[in-house]
Amino acid sequence: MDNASLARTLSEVADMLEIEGANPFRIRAYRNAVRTIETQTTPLCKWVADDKPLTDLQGIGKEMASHIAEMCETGQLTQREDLAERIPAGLIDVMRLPGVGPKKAAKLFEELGIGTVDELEEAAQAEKVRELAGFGAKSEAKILQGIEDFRHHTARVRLDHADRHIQPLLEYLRDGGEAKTVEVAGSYRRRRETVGDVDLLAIVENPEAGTTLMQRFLDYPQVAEVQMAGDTRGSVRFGSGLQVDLRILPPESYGAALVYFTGSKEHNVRLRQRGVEAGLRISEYGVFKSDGEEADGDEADDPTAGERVGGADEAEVYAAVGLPWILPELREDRGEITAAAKDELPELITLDDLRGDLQMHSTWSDGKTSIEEMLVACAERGYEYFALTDHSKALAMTGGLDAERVRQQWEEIDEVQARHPEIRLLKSLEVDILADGSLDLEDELLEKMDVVLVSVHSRMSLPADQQTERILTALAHPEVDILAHPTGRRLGHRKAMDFDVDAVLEACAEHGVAVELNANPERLDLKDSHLMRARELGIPVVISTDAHNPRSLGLMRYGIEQARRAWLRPADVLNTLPLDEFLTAIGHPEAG
DNA sequence: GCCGTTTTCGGCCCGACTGTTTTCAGTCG
Repeated sequence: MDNASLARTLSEVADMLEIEGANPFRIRAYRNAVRTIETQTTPLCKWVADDKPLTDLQGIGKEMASHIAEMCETGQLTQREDLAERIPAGLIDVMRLPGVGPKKAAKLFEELGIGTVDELEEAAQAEKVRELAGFGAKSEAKILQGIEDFRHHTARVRLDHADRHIQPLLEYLRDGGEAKTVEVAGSYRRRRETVGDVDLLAIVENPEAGTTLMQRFLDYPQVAEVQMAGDTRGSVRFGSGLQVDLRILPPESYGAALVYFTGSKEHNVRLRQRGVEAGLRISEYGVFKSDGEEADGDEADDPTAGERVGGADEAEVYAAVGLPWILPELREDRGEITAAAKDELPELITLDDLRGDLQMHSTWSDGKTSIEEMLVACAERGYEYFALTDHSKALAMTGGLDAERVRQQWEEIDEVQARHPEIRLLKSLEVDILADGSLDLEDELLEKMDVVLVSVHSRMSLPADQQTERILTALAHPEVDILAHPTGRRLGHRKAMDFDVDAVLEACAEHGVAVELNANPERLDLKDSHLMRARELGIPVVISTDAHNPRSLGLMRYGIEQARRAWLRPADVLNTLPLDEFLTAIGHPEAG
């Protein structure tokens, strides 16, 4: 059983316990365990097989360890099966509907026998739901709307698409002049690969300006639906489906609010726990001394009660709990708070560290521009070198190159290179890994390449064991330097191929093959958590755009962002090296 | 259910908004 399945099963147990009204802290313990499991890069069933104690992990105690062991050994969990006899699995989907939580789901089940979303829809249409205590006509309508959305299941938005919506909105809000500052927080600021909703944060000097700003927000032409509108918090949906939330706060809360709304939720929880240990209460309003004695009456309701010790900027909030400021990209509760406490936060890679781009295409295969145009564009970006990696012949529809055309292309490369000494053009190819793991080009030519990229473009739905075997075979080929877009995923279009990522990464380490981080925002492959595993294994990473035209060379920043999320430093990335060191690192030192 | 340089028991993060409530529970992030 893989970690994702372990996490899913325990998450279902947590959901069902919640519907049963179990102890909330017990439920939280399950959810904490799920998070821990999800962030592990090695399969926990391997730990079980190796007798490595699972209780070493944060949030895994005796009980969770035995649950995990049971799942690894039997493929199921008795506790889950027991719960499933009492609680229909469909009720978990019901609980996911907006406005419906565990309590209401339980009520729907007990009073109306509703166990699935379909049954709920029927009952709501028959106006039976509004008759229950705690429900009304409005909540009934909201449920029906929620079911419709659930069916269309509004997906997360790619980061580059979110960029296109957010920049004009920011300008619009800033132009009004009511706000001192308007910033984007949330997963967008942390640069997660996709964004579920956009969290905007505005600072105003007085409540009147806040009211005007909120109205301005609700009036934005893209707004299709207002979901919530209070004095300090509004929530809307754009026609495109993108959900946008706006929070309005006073200046003294700026830093605390930015921390709070940037998240991640797990990072914040960890931060507030640290606050509690230091006798502090951290909220979006600031950092306050907690009085110790029980506040009563009005004081208990005032979020700004107690002595304010910080919150005007982010550094103050972190300083209050004895930490240096932490970069947004790292705020995922993946050890950044511990590292910050020890002053061991990494110096992350930046765009300026890169000296080359190692995957791009020209009109020789499916690119849109000539070799020379790509060269000029790369030189303009200040690169010292780049690799031209047109497709090999197996990708016939892209005009992939066979041995004969490779030789012809080399002639053109030599001519172009002779005219442009300002940048080094590396001879390369994105060679297809065929279904049996062999490579789509003769060894004689592979040996003469400066860099050999390999990747899978066909038979992507092979069974996991065959897919793994196929990639392992290719990696064992002595001429292979880089495994490009290793999982083959395309966000919103195609899931990652099913194979043993960990085994492939270990093989990369063994054979000295680098893994690519494909910077195209549709791919971002490898993803951050896998890159963290690569870093642990000491596997070098290359970050490349896979550009098919000069403009796409600019997508590199999306790759850098994900690399930063994976804690990569310049030393972890091969294309930060000067040309000679780069060629030596991939085992192709230049003569002389 | 997990956890502990104050604790092996008694804690466990914080606040806003909505709908259905006459004072608040449930949900959400």
